[in-house]
Amino acid sequence: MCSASSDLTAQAKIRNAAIAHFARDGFQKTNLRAIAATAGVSPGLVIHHFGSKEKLRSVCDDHVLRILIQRADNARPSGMQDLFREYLSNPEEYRLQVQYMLRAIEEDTPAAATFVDTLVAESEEILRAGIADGSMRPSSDVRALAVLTVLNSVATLTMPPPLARALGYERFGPDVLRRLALPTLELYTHGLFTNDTALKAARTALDESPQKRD
Amino acid sequence: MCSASSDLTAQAKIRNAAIAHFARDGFQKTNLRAIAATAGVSPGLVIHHFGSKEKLRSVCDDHVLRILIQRADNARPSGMQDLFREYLSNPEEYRLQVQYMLRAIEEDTPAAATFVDTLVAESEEILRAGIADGSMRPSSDVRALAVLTVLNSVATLTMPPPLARALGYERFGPDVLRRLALPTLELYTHGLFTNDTALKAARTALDESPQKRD
DNA sequence: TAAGCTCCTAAACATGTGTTCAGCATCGTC
DNA sequence: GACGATGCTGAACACATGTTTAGGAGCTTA
Repeated sequence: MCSASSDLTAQAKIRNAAIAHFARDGFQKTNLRAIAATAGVSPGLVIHHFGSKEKLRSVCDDHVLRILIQRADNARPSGMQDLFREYLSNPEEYRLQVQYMLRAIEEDTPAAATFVDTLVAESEEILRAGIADGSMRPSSDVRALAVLTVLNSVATLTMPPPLARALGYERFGPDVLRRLALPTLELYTHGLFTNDTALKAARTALDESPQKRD
Repeated sequence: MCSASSDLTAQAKIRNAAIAHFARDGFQKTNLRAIAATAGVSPGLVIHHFGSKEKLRSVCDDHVLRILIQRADNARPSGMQDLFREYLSNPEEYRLQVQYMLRAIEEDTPAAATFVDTLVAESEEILRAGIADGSMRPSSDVRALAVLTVLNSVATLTMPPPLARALGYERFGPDVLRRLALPTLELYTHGLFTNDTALKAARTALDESPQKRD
């Protein structure tokens, strides 16, 4: 934990405070006075340095994005599987940035789009490699499968409280992740259905109505 | 479409307008003036009938919950698979209610908790039945598997825009659902991995550190 | 017709919050 | 030492938004 605030510039202190607040409460619910208070600074200074709340968010976005992307570059070929590992093993700092980015994805910021594109691309690459070396099953739509895996991963990490409580936990956390690990891998290893009637039914259903205008 | 507003009481008009706004924009971003305008009514009347914005939300929650639950009771044994079918086939009305409830889940309202509990319970029931009759594989943790399937279903329906765009669509919609149907069913039928090394690794990893305090 | 009730509106009120502004302190430079 | 630049503060401003309130319109009832 290097939250030594004394040797950071006020700009950096504000940015870090903003990241923490945005990650925990979301952009809209966070007000500048709270950020300023956490940074130990006056509300006016936030605007003075960043121009507006929106520009501050943009700076935070880029900052977190750069950290996450560069981390992903270190531990190639990362993918979202690593996201879980790091989330489980790493101390608070990384978790905060992941949390922040998940919020950004929900709120659809430009940085989130870049991050998601990276995740999907990495995921697709891993899938193609796995299919090539025989460790993974061929898919009728690798791109869609990549999106699906990323979607499910993101969903797990952003699990809404009601679902966490349905498992008996107060809210999402490492415990929930561990609880879901085995069922998830069982699903990815053996599937769920013992026959392919559902799959066949879907294939014929999709063939009959290729795309329905709605 | 029966949005004949003339023969509805003002209370009902306000409630319906609120449901539409909450579903589209979320609770916080929606302001009472917008609801009042959609309902063709003055802002004061909203408070006059419902007491506060929060109480209005509560009424909407219960209203949508009742509709969705009762619909689920008609077409037993529903589960979330039906959620997709209805979402694809049904006209706007039902889609709106589903949208509303998904928002409520994100924002963790009491009605959402009830709805999620119902979904998970139905899901678990279906899984146990499927396992019993041999159409589904046994699981080491049926409850967790039920939560996992609901989670993935909810995630698909609430797909964040960046992920929809990664598939080449402007935003989530029926087209995305159809595109993901096949990969999803392939996953549920055959799994993804061709061997169980990952599963075994997870089993041993979980055995070694049953629960790590963090 | 008058009283009273219900439904409803328009304006005002209160508060939260992003932003601006005038000025103060500190520090480097001539 | 004067002076200007930089970093910063506290108060004020502007606006959005939930809520309150005084009162009006139309209906029922005596």
